Amino acid sequence: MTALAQVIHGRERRNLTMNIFAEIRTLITTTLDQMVREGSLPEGLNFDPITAEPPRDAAHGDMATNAAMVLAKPAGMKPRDIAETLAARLTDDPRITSAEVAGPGFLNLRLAPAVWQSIAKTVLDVGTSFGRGGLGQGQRVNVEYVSANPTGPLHVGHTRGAVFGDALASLLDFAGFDVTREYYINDGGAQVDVLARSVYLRYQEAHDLSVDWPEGSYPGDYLIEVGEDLKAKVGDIYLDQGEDVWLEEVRNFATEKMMDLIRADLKSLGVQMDVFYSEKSLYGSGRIEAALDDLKNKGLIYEGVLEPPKGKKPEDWEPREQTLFRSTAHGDDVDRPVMKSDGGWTYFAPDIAYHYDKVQRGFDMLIDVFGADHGGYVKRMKAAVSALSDGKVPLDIKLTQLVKLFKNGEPFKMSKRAGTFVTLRDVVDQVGPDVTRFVMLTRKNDAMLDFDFDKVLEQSRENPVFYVQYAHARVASVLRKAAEAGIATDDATLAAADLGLLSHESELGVLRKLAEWPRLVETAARSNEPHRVAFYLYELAGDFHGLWNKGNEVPSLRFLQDGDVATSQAKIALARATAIVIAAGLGILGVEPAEEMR
RNA sequence: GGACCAUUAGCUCAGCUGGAUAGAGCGCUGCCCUCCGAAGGCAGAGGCCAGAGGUUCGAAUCCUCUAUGGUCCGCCA
Repeated sequence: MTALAQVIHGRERRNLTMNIFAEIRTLITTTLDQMVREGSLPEGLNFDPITAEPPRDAAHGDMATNAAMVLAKPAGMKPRDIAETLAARLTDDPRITSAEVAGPGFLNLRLAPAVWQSIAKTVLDVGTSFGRGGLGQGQRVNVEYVSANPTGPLHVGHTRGAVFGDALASLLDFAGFDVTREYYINDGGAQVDVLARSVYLRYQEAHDLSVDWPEGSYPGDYLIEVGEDLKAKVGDIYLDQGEDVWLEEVRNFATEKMMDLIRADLKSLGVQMDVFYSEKSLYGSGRIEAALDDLKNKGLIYEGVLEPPKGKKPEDWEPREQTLFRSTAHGDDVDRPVMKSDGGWTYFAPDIAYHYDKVQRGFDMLIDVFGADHGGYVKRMKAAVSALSDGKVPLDIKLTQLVKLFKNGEPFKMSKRAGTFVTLRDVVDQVGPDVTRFVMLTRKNDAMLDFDFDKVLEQSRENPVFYVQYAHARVASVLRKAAEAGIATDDATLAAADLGLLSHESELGVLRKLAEWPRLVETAARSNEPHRVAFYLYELAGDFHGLWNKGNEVPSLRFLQDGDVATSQAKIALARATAIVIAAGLGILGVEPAEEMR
C-alpha cells in the first residue's frame, strides 16, 4: 500500500493539512532564526504572535505577515528595518515572487502562480482528506448534544442542537480529534414518572376506559401507541392496580419507547450517537456519591445557607441549610445545592457525577451543547468539571439559540395546545435532512435563526443550500460533458494535467480560496464553530460561479476547450478540486453533495 | 438586584481569536439576453461597527462603564 493510500484510508495520522499559510509562516520563522544567527536580530525573541494570513484586500498581495511589527519593540528596532531585511531573504525562496513593505510595517507577499496551481494537484491527490489533520493530534474529545428528555419526539429546538452538535463533532474529527458523540438520557428525574403516568392513562384508554388528564401530564398523541403496546405486552394485569405495582416497569417501558422514537428522529436527520448515557444508571451505583466524595476531599462540599436571590419575590424565600458545592471557588457566582431538603439529590448532583465519569474516561476535552435556556448552568458545570479534573480538562459549553419558524414570510407560532407543535420529523419530512442541516448552520450557534419552510427550498442565489449544491452539480455536469467529448477525467489523470495553464485571475482566485480550506478548518475547530464551514462553502461556491459566469463572455475561461485536451483537463482539474473541497465541507455538515439540480 | 448572550449598510447576517480603505445576500440605481452555459450577469450608491472611556505601533475584535433587546436566576427538570 502506498503512503498516499494509507493516508486516504486513515491508517496513518499524518498531517494532511497542506496549509500553505502555515508553510509560509514556517518559512518566515526559519528565516528569522537565520537572521538571529547572523546577528541582524537579537536573541530570545518570541515568534508566537507572528502570523501569515490572507490580507483582507487582495490588492495587497496573496499573504501578509505582521512579523516586523510584532518584533520591532522587543528587538528595539524599527519595523521597517526588520521588514526590509526579511523581505530580501524571503524572495530567495522560489515560492515567493515579491515581498513589499507596506503601511506601518506589514510585509505583503506575492506567491508564484505555481504555488496556487499545485493546490489543485494536492486536492486531487488526497481527495476529501485535503485539510484533514493537524490540530487535534488524536486528542480525545467528548461532544454531548441533544440530550433531550425522553418524554416525547424531538422538536425544532432540539433539531438545531442536533445539527450543530453533530457538525461540530464531524468538524473536530476532520481536524484530527478522536471524537465521541454522546447523548445524556435524563431518565432519572420526576419527568419520567410523569411520562409513566401518562402512558398508564393511555394504557387504560387502550382498554376502553375513559380517563381524566391531570395538569402537567403529557397528553400527546404519540403516547397512544405506547399505551397500546403496553397493553399488548402485559394485558390487563396493571388495571385497577396502584402505582407501587406498575410505576417502575411502565417507566422503563415508556422510556425505552421514547428513546426508540428519539433514535429514529435522529436517524432521519442522519445523526448517529456513539454513546447513550443513562442518568438512571448513576443512581444506586455509588457514582454520585463517589463524585461528591471527590469534591468533598477537595474541601468543596459544605453545609450552608444561601443568600436569597435579589429582585425575585422574597416572600417565597425561606433560609434553609443545604448541602452545597463551593462552585464559587471555580468561577461560579454563587455556591450550588447538590441535595434537596427532602434528602434527595438535586438535578445538579447526577450532572456532576456524569461529568466526573467523562473526566475519568480520559477525555482531553469536553464539549456540551445546550439550548440557550440552559445558559444559567454554564458556570456551575464548568466549575464542576474544573474541580473534578483539577483544571486539567477544559469544558466548552455551546448554547444554541431559538429557531423562529416562518412559512412564506409569515411567522409560524408553535403551540403544543393548538396542535401546531413542530417536531424534528415535521421539518425533515417537509424539506429533507440536507436542507435542514445546512440551514441550521447558516447562523452562528448563539444567534437566533429564522427558518422559513418555503424559502429554504427556493432555488435562488440567496439560498445558500442551493447555491453550494449548484456549484457541485455544475462540476458534475462538466465531467459528464467531458466524458461525452472523450476526455479522461479521473482524478489521477487530472492531477497530472499541466496546471500551469490556469493563469487567469479568476482561476487563481478559486485556487486561492481552495488553499484557505485547511486554515479554515483549523480556526473553525479551534473555536468550535461549524457555521464557518457553511459560510466558507458559500464563498467558495460564489467564486466558482463567478468563474463559470465569466465563461459566458470569455470563451477561453470555459472548462471545456474544443480540441484542446490539455487545457480542458487543467480547467477540469480546477473544477474537480473545487467539487472535492465542497464535498468535504458538506461532509462535515452532514449534507450530501448533489450531482444534478432538479 | 445579578449572571450570560446579543447590538455591524434600509433589511437579514458574516467578519478568519488584535491588522491596512469593515464584507456578503436581499432591497435600491444603472447597464447587459437572436445562438452555443441567463433557474441570470456586471457595475454603483449605501457605515461614527449602539455610546463613552481605557489597553498599544494598531481595536468591530481585549478591559471598564452606560443604553437597548433576549435568556436565565434556591429544593422544578
